[in-house]
Formats: sequence, C-alpha cells, structure tokens
Amino acid sequence: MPDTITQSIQDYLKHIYELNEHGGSASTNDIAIRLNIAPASVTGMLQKLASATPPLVIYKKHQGVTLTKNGEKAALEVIRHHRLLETFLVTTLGYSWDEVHREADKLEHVISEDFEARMAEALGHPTRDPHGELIPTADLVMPVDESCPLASLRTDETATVRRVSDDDPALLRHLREIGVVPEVKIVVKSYSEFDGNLTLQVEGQKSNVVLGTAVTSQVFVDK
Amino acid sequence: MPDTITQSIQDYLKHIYELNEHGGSASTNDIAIRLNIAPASVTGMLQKLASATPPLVIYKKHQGVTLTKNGEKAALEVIRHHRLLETFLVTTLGYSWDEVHREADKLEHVISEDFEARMAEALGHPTRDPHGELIPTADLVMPVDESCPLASLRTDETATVRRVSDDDPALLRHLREIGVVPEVKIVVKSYSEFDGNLTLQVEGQKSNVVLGTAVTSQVFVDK
DNA sequence: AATAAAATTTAGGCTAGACTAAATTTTACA
DNA sequence: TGTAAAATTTAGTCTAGCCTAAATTTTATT
Ligand SMILES: [Mn+2]
Ligand SMILES: [Mn+2]
Ligand SMILES: [Mn+2]
Ligand SMILES: [Mn+2]
Repeated sequence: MPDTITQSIQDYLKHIYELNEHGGSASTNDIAIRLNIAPASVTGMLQKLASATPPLVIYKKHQGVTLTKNGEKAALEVIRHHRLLETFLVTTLGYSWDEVHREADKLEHVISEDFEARMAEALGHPTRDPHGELIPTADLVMPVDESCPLASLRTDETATVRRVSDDDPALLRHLREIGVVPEVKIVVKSYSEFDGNLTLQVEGQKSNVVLGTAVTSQVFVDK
Repeated sequence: MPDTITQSIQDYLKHIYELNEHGGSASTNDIAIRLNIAPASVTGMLQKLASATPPLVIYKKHQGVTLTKNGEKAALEVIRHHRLLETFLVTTLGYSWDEVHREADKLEHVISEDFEARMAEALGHPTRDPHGELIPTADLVMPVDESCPLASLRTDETATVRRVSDDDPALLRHLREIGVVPEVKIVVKSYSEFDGNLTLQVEGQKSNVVLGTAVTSQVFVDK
C-alpha cells in the first residue's frame, strides 16, 4: 500500500472498481465525471496511484486504468463499508433507501474496522444492501452476482427481484411505491416489442404495472 | 461563517471551547498539545480564524483566543455530534464507554444534520452522553452543569454521580468496575485529611471503596 | 530590576489535491 | 485516409494545513 490511502484515493479506487465491473478499463473522463473533478486532475492522480508502492492501478497513457490486486482490496474495503452502512442506516435509524447514499458516501471513509465488524454482527452478517447490491465479505471477496436485467425477460417468465440501481433517488422512490424491491417475485404478463415495455404482476400488489426500458434496465432479477 | 468550516477548523473550535470552559482564553500551547500540532501551526490557524468573516475567535498576540458567538455555535455543533454519537454507539452497537471516544472523534465531522436528528430521536433526546457530559441542545445551547468534584465532599455527605472525565480509557474501565458511573448514588463514609482519600459506599456495590484524589478529582457529582 | 526560561510568532518550506489553459493523442467519420 | 472532434496529458498555479528553525515576547526567579 502507499504510505496512506486518503479519503480521496479511496473514492478514486471505489469508482474505478465500479467502472471496471462493466467491461475493461476505466477512462480518465468517466472517472472525472463520477468524481466531479477536472480530467486533468484525474490524470495526475492516476499517475500517482500507478507509481505508488505497491501500485494500486495499472495505467497506460490514453488507455485508462485497471485496479491491481492491492487496489481492488482497498476498493472492496470501502465498498463493504458503504453497503454495510446503508443497511445499518436503514434498519437502525429509519432512513429510506433513497436517502442513505449520500450519508454512507462520507461515513465510509472514517469508520473503524471495529465499527464495520459491529455493524455486520448487529445486522446478522447481511449479504446485500438495501438496494440489493452484494456486500463484499469481511475478507474482501465480492460475491458473484448472477442476476440479469429485468428488461431481458419476456412474456410468462417469472423472476425474483434482486437488485435495483441506486443512482437515482427519484427512481428508487418510484420503485418503492410500485413494490418493486429486492426479494419480491414478479411475473411478466406481456412484452411489447415496439417500445420494450413490460407488463408485470408484482407480488403483493393489487394491479399490474407497465414499465419502460428506462426502468427495467435498472432492475436486476434472478430467474 | 468563513467559506467553509473544515474538519480541521472544527477540531480547533471544539478544543478551544473546552479550554475556554475552565477559565479565560485558550493558549497557543494548550491548543497545540490537545491537537498534537506544532505551536507555530496553531498560531497560523488562530490568525486565520480571527480574520475570517465573520471572525470565529478573538485573538490578541501572545494572549490566546476566545470564541466569538459564531465560533461557539460551530463548536457546539461539533460537540453535540460527538456526544450524541458516543451515546448512540454505546446503546446501539454495544461499544463500552472507553471505546467510543476515538470513533466519535472522526464521525463528528461527517454526519449530516439529518443523521444528528435521527440519533437524537432514536435515543429519546438524551441530555447527557455515556460519561455524563451534557449534550448541547438542538438549537446549540449548552445546558448548565452544576456538579462539583467528588474530591470536594466530606464525611457523611451524600451525592449522585453525574459525570466522569473521559480523557483516560483505563480510568473509565476502573470506574466501571467499581460501579462509579453516572446516576449512581454514593455516601462518603470517611475522609483522610492527609492524602485526601475518600472512603465511599457506592450504590449497588457490596463493599466500600477507597479512592485517591487522582480519581476523585475526575468524578463530578450533584449533592 | 535583570536575566533565564517558557511561550509565542515569524519566516520559509513542503505535500496533497485540486484548477485552467494549452498541447498532444486518439477516435470517429466523411 | 485525411481531418475534425473528443479525450487525454502536460505545464503551470493555487489553497489548506501542516512542518522546522530562528526571532521575539512574556513570565518567572532571583
Ligand atoms: Mn465517498
Ligand atoms: Mn447502494
Ligand atoms: Mn475530531
Ligand atoms: Mn465524551
């Protein structure tokens, strides 16, 4: 590890991890957008992370970065903190799932390993956060996610909601209202090949609901 | 307020508040010791805080600083966070009262006002933290503490423990063991004028205990 | 009141992590 | 396949907050 993994570095690593998840390397621009920082500043940091001892990222000019094993461990540590915190805030302080993100984004950098362990214990060692995202294990292994986008289902298919994208609080509130939350079962009543709309029967809901791809691409299910 | 009250500034203000509590102004050296920072660095920060708009401290060369009204509000905000956090960590995550301090010292700077409000609500709007220290109110007023040092009691006096100094974890563990914790009643069975020792009968304890001034000066009671 | 010690300030310097503007490289597409 | 747009890097700055060493002021003690 470099001498110190600052809060700023933790945020870089976390976002690089998430960008790496969906395909290859994380580009300077993508990182800059997610961190709300000028691209030139990102370049500087990437060079620093790449020449740290040991290196936290693999960086080739103009080709973005990938995490090294060390970088990934550091990223998973932060992600575990974040997701445990979200779970903790929802269950013990009554936060709703669209409110926790900002709070966890700051707390994730300052809690101790003891705090992390106490939360995990108090919550019964959960494997998913309130949005259904997988929580890395205490020894920093990310479980495999086998869910697929709700948008990929077709008429008569049945599935269980596992995870919803937590990017957009408004979308989260909407999903909460229509009952599309993790662990709920759904049945696809019909599919429109024109607009991709899905008509769904949602467990526990009186009437069916029709969702467009803007929504169904953000919800992930296990068949 | 200055443009931003950073974490560093928050810590300065908090410690200046505590130094101001017991007598006049906070000296450069005292602040430096408490913050573990070189005195020269403290001078620089004090000058900055004094010339902020509005000023957060009143500073005269070589004479230390006092908080302005604005500085005091900012300090009380941090202290409220700290003491609510200590209470919260003890009651919801099972921390012992000698473990909470370090954790709260970091968290106090990053929690939101919403988090503060939710903690206060969940805890039933407590007025004291686990060590018995008074918690500033939501509108940032510090309640008046009327307790006096246990060391000032004499034979046959009766009192209720209100507060113990939280500086020393080892002392806290000792006090916990002998049952000297907030809200417990005590009776002074005898006083030694030679060494200042007090023999105490502690509510809920089988046998009496003898405490020296090193301990009794750190425990505060209401008669 | 003189002087030694302690406290404090000044001066100069450093690092982390951001920024803008300009230069360069890559990519897209005509 | 050349050129324009987009992405990225370089170069030069800036601020916050710390440091050490040296100078100065205050205080304590004779
Ligand atoms: Mn963060
Ligand atoms: Mn999440
Ligand atoms: Mn602090
Ligand atoms: Mn305390």
